Parts: sequence; structure tokens; C-alpha cells
Amino acid sequence: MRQKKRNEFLTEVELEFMTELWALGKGSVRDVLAQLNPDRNLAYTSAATILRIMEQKGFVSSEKQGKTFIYSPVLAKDAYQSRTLRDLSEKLFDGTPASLVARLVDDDGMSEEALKEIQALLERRLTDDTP
Amino acid sequence: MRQKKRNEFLTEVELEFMTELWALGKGSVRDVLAQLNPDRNLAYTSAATILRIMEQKGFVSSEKQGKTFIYSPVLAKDAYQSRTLRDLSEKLFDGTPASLVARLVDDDGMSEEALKEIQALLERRLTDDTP
DNA sequence: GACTAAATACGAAAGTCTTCGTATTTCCAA
DNA sequence: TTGGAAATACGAAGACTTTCGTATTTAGTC
Repeated sequence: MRQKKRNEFLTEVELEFMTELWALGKGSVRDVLAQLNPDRNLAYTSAATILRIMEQKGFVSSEKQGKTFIYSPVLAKDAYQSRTLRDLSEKLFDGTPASLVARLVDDDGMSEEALKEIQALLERRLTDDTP
Repeated sequence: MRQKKRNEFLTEVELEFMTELWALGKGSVRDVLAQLNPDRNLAYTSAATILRIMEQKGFVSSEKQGKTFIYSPVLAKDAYQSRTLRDLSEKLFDGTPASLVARLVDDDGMSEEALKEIQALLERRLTDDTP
């Protein structure tokens, strides 16, 4: 029927965990659990399972410290951000990143400051490494 | 165990279908199916099921034409793009859209043309509606 | 009104995701 | 060295997604 899918993207909970690991640099199950919103109320074993699966999928690696696994991101946040934007641009913005930015800029949420910041980035990018 | 989640986002297949409906304006099961990549090889009944579920979820509406349902997007593409960007910005870019654009601009995949296009957008936005 | 091709309705199957409980392993302190 | 607390391993349950086959409904034709 349905074929197995090899997904290069994090699930919702995996992203939640990875975000904490990116912030921490690395950490044990308990470390990550401690970073989550207190209302989260996730069982310790659930967190352990999630990290174990993330390692199976290759998103994190681990080393033992005493009897505890210390997990580290294999995938850098920058790289994952790029990967995600590329995918989103393809799937929802006709493969043209400019239209993505257009939508973002058209939305009200952006301050003049933020707009200028981006403009400066572009300026730099266009002048710095033009062949 | 796990609580029901009321998701405002399209699944992968739903997005695939919605993309065709956005392009078509509206269409029957057969219309949408005809737009998909020929290699897709999806059974007619599968497509019908997907659209029926999308209607249950409120993403599309339908009207009968003869014995056929004609489906229309309820959610506009623009609005969904905004919704998606807001979510992505929150979850992966610390809630600062500027950092999202920064990542996009730093990536190699972008042509000078695309960069300039974005620059023009920002220019326009900054000059047009500054109070 | 009955027939038939086309459309819809629905349930089931297989995969993924998320959560947790139970069982097992492991370190270390007494 | 052994008892126990803490950690890991694993299976299972329940929700969701995607796909399709079978059953039913329906519009239009003779």
C-alpha cells in the first residue's frame, strides 16, 4: 500500500527537543526535560524515547557519561533552517524565495527596524561577493 | 494518552491537492487528479477521499454540479502562506522574521536576480507606507 | 420506470508519531 | 559485594495520515 518514507525533517516533538539541544549545545534526557515549558508534563521515559529515536534517525549523537547518555545535535540549526526554507519555498512559494520574502514583508508583523536590518543584509550580500 | 489535535495546517497530501485547487480556482476530483504529476498514480477513490476529508476539516467547500462535487479552497493561498511563515518563524527562527530572511539570503542557492528582487520589495515597502 | 456508467461513502490496512508503563541494566555508596 | 536509585530499552496504545477496494447512490438515457 503505502511505502516507507525516509524523512529528512524533524517531527513537531523532535523539533521541540532539538531546539533545546541547539540552545544547550548538548545535554542528557534530564537536561532537555528541564528546559521544556513546565506545563509540558512529559514523562521522563517519553523524553528518553524521543531522544533515542532521534539518534536512530541520525539527528543527534550520544556519548555515555557514567550511566547517562549525553546527546548532541548532529544537524546544525543553520543547516536545518536552510533545509526547511528550501522545502517551504518549493512547496508553497513556487520555488521562488523572493515571493516568500514578499509575503513576509507584506504581512503586518514586521517592524521598520526589521525591514531595514534585512535591507542591510542584502546590501552586504550584493556588494561583498559579486564575482 | 495523546490528545486529539486540532490542526490548522495542511498535511503533505492536502497541500499537494490544495496547490492544484489554488491554481485551478476550483475543480472536481477528476480535475484535481488530472493536474497531478502523471507518475503520481493515485486511485480515483483516494483522491475523492482526500478532498472529502479536506472539506470535513474546513479547508475546502463544495457545491454539487449534476452528480459531481466541485471543490473550492476556503483558505486563500496568501493567507496560508502567511500562517505557515508565522509558524515557521516562531518555531525555528526565535520569532524574528528578520532572521528567517537572513538565513534565506545567506544561502548560496539564491541568484543575484532574486536578491535584487527582494531588495526592491523592501525598498518599496519602506518608502511606500512609512508614516 | 429501469439500466448503467460515474460519482460518492465508508471502512480497513499499513505506516508514522507521541506517550507512557514495565522490565532491565548500570553505577556507586555503604 | 550488594542493594537500590537512576538510567536505558522496549513494547504497546491511541491518534493521525495515506491509500484503496467495495458498496451504495445518483443522474441521465432508453
